[in-house]
Amino acid sequence: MIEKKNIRIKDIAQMAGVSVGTVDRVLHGRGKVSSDAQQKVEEVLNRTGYKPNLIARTLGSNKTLKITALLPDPTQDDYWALAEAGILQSIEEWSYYDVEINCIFFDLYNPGSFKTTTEGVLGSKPDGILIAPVFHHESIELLNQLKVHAIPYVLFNTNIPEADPLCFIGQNLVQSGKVAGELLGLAGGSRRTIMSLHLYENRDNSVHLMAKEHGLRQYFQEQPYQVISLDLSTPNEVEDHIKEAILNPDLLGIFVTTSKGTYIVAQILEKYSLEHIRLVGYDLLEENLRYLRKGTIDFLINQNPKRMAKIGVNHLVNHLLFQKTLPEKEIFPIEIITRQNLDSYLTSRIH
Amino acid sequence: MIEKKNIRIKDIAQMAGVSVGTVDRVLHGRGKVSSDAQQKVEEVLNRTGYKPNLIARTLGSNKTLKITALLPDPTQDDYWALAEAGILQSIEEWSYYDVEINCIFFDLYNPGSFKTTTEGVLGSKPDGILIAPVFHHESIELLNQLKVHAIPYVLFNTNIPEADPLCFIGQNLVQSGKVAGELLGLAGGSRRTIMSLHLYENRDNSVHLMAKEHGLRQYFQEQPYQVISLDLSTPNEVEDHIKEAILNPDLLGIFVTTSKGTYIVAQILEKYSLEHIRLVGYDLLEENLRYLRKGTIDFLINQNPKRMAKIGVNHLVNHLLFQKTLPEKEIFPIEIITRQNLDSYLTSRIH
DNA sequence: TAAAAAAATGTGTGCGCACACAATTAATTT
DNA sequence: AAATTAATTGTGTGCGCACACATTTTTTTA
Repeated sequence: MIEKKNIRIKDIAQMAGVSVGTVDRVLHGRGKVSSDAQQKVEEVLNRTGYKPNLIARTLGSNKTLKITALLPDPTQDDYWALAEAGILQSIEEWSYYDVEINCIFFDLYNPGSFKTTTEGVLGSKPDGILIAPVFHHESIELLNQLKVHAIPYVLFNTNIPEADPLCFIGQNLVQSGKVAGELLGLAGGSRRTIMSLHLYENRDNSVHLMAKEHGLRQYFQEQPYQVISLDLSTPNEVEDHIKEAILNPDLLGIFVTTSKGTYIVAQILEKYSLEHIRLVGYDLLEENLRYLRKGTIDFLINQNPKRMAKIGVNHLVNHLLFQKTLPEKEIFPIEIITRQNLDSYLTSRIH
Repeated sequence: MIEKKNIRIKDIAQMAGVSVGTVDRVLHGRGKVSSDAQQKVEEVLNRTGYKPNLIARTLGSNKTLKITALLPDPTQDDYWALAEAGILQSIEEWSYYDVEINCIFFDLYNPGSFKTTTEGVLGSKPDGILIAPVFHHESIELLNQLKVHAIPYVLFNTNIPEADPLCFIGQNLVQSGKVAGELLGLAGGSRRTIMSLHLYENRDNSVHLMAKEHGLRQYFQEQPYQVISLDLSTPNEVEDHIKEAILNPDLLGIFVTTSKGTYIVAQILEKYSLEHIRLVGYDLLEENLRYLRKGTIDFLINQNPKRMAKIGVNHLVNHLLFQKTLPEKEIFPIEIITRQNLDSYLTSRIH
């Protein structure tokens, strides 16, 4: 290690022939500065390409950063359990800094519960919030509140563009549908029917499922395949409803647009010994992994809720603590998971 | 923001009834401490779960961290150009800290040039080094030197386990071969011959190519496929040598174990209008992307040299600047890239 | 022109830690 | 028991910055 010789505010001040206070003022635009001084300092600033020492800056402004993450109850759905895992990882990661990260959960099946959390969120007066706005309408209300209180927010999983968040973190759903189509189309053979299946417990995010299906259809547009789709909101009776469709001998494969739906369909396929039917679904839920390993599920598209959540928190901290500029959008790669590369994903720490 | 109330060394000292100096001594094991004081301090330390403020720690020990990255000349091979891009990204990322990151390149085709760099590397007296040890023998020599000088190093891309680096960053090559097999096997049809192709300019890392092939063969072990392999070290005459093999009507697909080789083979397939032959290769080189988009290449396995290099530097900095503990190995996921998910990888910032 | 107000600039302190050094106490030696 | 030496403990300074406050200069008002 050598002694540092980076340019400090002090140096800037000296070069510009003013005091550090004045430099501080032009840097942060606080207080009055004569245009003469302003100019001199700016000149030196530009000339030297001054970069503040973020370490010192953070230490100097002695604050505890408070971040709140608002997402569905992880016990209700494994997908959100993964998201929570990402938050927990973030907490660990920032444990050496003055950052306090809290989670607030709402009921995935009850939009009303989302509204209830609003008070809780605002009450804790966080410096920034990470939100999974699964309930469109209710979210907009909350976001308006946040705007009023000038609390910055990052959205993940579901976008609400008109809310102009600090950053949106998610995946291109249409494109992921196309990837699903590509994977289903890979299989040779003469079968030409593709089924797109929406299994949901709540229809609030049906828009997103439709986006995925749209991608799928777009992929097959110019090809001699027939895409049929089925919407089922009562998972208990799924079997009865799709029995006819899956017994269609022309059926090549099924695309399930929800993570939970994926293993439900796998169960059924297994029951009827229809493992030859291609199955493409979403996310690395424990149950899905089981069927992927057995070969009932052929491909999983990883939306990576864990990393989404983690990066969401990290972005907030980087922005609020280190005033780093964030990208408007952080669109995740569409990861294709197979039997053979699954473990490499599971064991990878960076993931 | 609220006032912080994290436990500081000062607090520990007070609680243990000693001075901060003593606490500092037990924390860093420097200087003598009476067993009495030692015990008291340790008790408080454990009880409170003290975590040092890394920000303050870094600022307090006023040093400039010097990191050197040693890798092949990026102008010689696009693969290494990607690695360099990762380093550059790291430089940008740490530009606000007292970290100085330098790159030293060696000739990819000349082991001797690697040795020459040794002086340069040691001469700059870095605090840590990131190395791509493509030349096994020469690398071991350098690593021994580093050990003598007590300079910690992180290896990436190629492992040398007996050198026990701070951390190794890479991919499971055998497993990536299996993934290749899986992808080749996906195609239906009656063709049953798979070709494994090694195209290299230098045979120093042939071990790694063999590992990939090993994975491929392992995948097809119990299946009615025939795997033939071809080693070619003279890329200029590749075409002549593989012409016979690719014209084999039973040929289902080709697995190319090198990134550069991938597009070379694609060129040939295109020339003979053999696009129906499956082609699986490595890495997102510009040329490979072209053929992937056209469909000549069906799958690319992304070794992600860019992120490997970047994470290598980041790990070094985190360890040396923030004394974070590193994992022994950072094994990257085996990413499957297709025409449809390619753009999602290219545009993703986090990648 | 003096006094008051406003504008501009400068100074000082603390953040939590590392590290050098000073001060104190205990153990040996003479 | 005084003088040395060793062992232990305490204190002070600086890292680069933010931010509060003090000081100086200029402008306005009386």
